[in-house]
Amino acid sequence: MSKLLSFQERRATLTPKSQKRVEAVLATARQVFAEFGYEKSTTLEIAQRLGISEATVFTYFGSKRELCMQVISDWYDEISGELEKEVPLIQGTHAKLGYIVYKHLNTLIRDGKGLCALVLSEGRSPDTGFATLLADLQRRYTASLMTVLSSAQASGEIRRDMPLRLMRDMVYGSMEHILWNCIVSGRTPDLEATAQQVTELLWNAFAPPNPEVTALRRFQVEVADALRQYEKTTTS
Amino acid sequence: MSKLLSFQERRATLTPKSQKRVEAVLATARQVFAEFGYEKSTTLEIAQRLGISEATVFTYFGSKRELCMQVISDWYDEISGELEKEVPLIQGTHAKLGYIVYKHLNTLIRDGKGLCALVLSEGRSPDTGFATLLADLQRRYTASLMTVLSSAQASGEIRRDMPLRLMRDMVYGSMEHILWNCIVSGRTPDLEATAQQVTELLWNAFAPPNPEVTALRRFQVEVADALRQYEKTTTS
Amino acid sequence: MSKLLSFQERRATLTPKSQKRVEAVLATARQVFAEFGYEKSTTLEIAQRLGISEATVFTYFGSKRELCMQVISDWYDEISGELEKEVPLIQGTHAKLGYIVYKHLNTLIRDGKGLCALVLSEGRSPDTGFATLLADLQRRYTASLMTVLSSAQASGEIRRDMPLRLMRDMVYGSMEHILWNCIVSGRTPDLEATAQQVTELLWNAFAPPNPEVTALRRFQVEVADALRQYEKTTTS
Amino acid sequence: MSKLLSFQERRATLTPKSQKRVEAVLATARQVFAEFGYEKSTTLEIAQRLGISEATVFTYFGSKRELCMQVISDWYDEISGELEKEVPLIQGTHAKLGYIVYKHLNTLIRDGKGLCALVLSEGRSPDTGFATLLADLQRRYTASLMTVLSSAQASGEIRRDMPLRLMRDMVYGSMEHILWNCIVSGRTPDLEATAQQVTELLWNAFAPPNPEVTALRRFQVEVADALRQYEKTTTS
DNA sequence: TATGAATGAGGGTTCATTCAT
DNA sequence: CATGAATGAACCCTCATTCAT
Repeated sequence: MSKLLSFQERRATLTPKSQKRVEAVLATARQVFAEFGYEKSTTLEIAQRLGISEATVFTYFGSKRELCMQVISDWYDEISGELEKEVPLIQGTHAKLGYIVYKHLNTLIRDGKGLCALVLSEGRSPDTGFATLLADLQRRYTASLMTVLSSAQASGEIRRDMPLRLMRDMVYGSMEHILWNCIVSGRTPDLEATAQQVTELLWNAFAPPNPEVTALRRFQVEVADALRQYEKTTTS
Repeated sequence: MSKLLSFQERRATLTPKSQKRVEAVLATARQVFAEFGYEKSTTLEIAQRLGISEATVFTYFGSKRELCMQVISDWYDEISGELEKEVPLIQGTHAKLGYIVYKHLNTLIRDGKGLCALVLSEGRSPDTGFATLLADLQRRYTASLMTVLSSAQASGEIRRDMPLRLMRDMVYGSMEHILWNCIVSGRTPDLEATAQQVTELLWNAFAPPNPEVTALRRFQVEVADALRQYEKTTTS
Repeated sequence: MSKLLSFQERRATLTPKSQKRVEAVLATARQVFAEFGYEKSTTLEIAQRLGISEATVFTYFGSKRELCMQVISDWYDEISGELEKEVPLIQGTHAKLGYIVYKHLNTLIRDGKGLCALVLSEGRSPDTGFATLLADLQRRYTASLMTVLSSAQASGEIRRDMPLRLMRDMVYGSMEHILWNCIVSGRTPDLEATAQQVTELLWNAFAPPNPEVTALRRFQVEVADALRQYEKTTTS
Repeated sequence: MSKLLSFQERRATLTPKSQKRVEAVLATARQVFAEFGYEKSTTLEIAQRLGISEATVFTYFGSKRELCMQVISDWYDEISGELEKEVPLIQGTHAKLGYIVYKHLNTLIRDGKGLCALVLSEGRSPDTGFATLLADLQRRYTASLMTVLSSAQASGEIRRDMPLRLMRDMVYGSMEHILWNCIVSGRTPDLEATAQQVTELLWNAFAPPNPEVTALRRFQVEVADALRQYEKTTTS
């Protein structure tokens, strides 16, 4: 759970009118931060999109930084909460993995590279406790996947000779790059198909290694090489 | 090839004294941008580290943005060039993949999350043609890997039922996340070991699926048969 | 009498409930102003200390400035009133002077440099009639001393060759500086001892000059000088 | 000597054009701070009076606070320097005291209550090292008087039964209040006459108390006796 | 060429004050 | 009467950029 007040906690503390404002500001701030990144976003822009004055923003959030942290914190709470609720309902490791992949890809597309870049670029603020907070949020979010992988390792469904950490990075890293390419190229991919393919690749990666296949591949390559070598000799 | 002048092209255009300046500025700017990111870097900081005046920086680079683009462009030229030169010298798909992984991880560690975050956060400037340039640079850099994967697909070493693009994203994405975790946690990993593990996981992910394995088996059997046949003929 | 409504006058005008409020606000405002000075004090701070809203403060006081003036005005009323009541009860010029000195020093310490600095810094507002008001308050407050000194002059107890005004400034100025030094150095002096010493010095200053003593001092200095001169001659 | 660079040190460090600017800014800032006090002064006002942009002010002084400290520091350096140079040239304790009084009064009138109030109101900034700096400056400034009083105590010209500190406060406090009254009343006094009167009062205040007067009398008698003895000898 | 000097254009933040409820 | 809510108006400060020398 994040140290900052969550959606629900704030909701309990404030008057109804304030709640509306706070949530409106958060929603708009999320958009703006996602669109421009932290530095290029201005409190003026946020205020103007809401049709309110800058001062009003500062009535509810002590500083731009605090607002941004709240935005990120809320976002993580949202997606972490969904995952924690839904993943346990799914049967089978493969299916769970597939769901997490799909969900994550979907989230990335929906909220844009924006929030991710925001998180990435703001994650390195040595002075503020931001980095720590972020690490916590991230840990909670990835916990769902970690649980799945951990159980699968225990049951022997996936290989035990690799650190969980590495496998997790492979999952999220792959998807991040996929999204990044979508953004750069401007194309929106077939979400479901892509998710299935990624899941397939990952599943293979995590599968206990098959010595026979490895040997076969090596054999095939060597024969092919030899053949090529021979042909080169004869044709020259 | 990038649209901006490369190292070599600039070198040809300018007087020797100017070259020195330009390169010195670029080197320092790279440090500063990597350390602080684009927004928090200042031309003053760059100038001061060089012991020159801010105005001099602007004598050689029209704007902060242009300077930053050149820095990124040069960086890509460097790492792309190295890869293009070295990868072809390595024998075997698995080894090539391993080398690319190791090299990339190494580069990331060396140049810090800094330049990556820079690229990430500056990649989304709607007005400038930066995004396009970046896509080009990225394409060139990843071309080495693409070539390797493509050949391997052709030879049947790796699966043919997945888009190359996806596999590429898996390679680079995994590594990016690994680095990101190193940064956040503050731990520097054993580079070689990690590279090997990642390569292993990827190699498994890319392994041909069952139908192809069946084909491989048949191939192996046929070759073995042929060989036996041949030996029988000669020994008899 | 000050132009602003005094404690008593306000009390007569308002409902009992309002009185409470007004006085509570004034009391808190006095604390805050004394602690931070005018500019650094905020209406929010005052309201929060009272547990009421800023707007309520403005219900009773038209502006921050007005509130501040009332605070100062009340403060003067208090200390002036006390003085006017108590000084006449004391017998003897020396004792009266001593009491005024002690009382003033005590007041300064108690209410902190705060209110004094407030008065000082706010006394120069060219636009408002604040300066005039302040002069009136000050005049009333110092009237007690002036009366004492005036009578003493009439009776020949203190010298007649100096303007009363000057002597008054000497009294209050000395004390102010003493306090200022206490604050800067952070040390709290022995109030009674200091008051006695100051009174002694002042009493001497105000005493009719003794021609004999003056002449004696001059004589002593001249002889000493001559001696020194002689010694210098002989030793060289 | 103050910790901040003094006039002269800055002059040595900068180019001639910068010197002019720095001094111009300091001069104008002194006026503005003296006129409005710290809080009500704005960097914009200072810049506008100089016909330059606000940014230029910040080119030479890192912050408003730093500028203000420099202003105060320079002011003290000026008046302290003058005093240190001139006081030793004057003969006689009474004359020295008179000069210091006159000079101080003159300074206060010239530079206005402004800078004094500035010093007073800014002297209580707990966080910055301002209070410390100020104490140093003040100590240096009052050192001239302290030396005079100390010597006079040693020679028996002024009373030994009072702390120097108290006498010093009496001197400066009296003058401060005199000025304060001039300002409030709007009248400019006859400087020389006032200075003489104040000096006279102080001189009286500092006069040795009775026991010491008795000693003086005895001394005078003995000297007189000695002289008479001597004359008798020579004339006989 | 190199730079000292200057600045325009904001940006975040504060706070006394207003007003409808 | 009390206040929650909103804001206009400043203010301090930053920095990329220009230009005369």
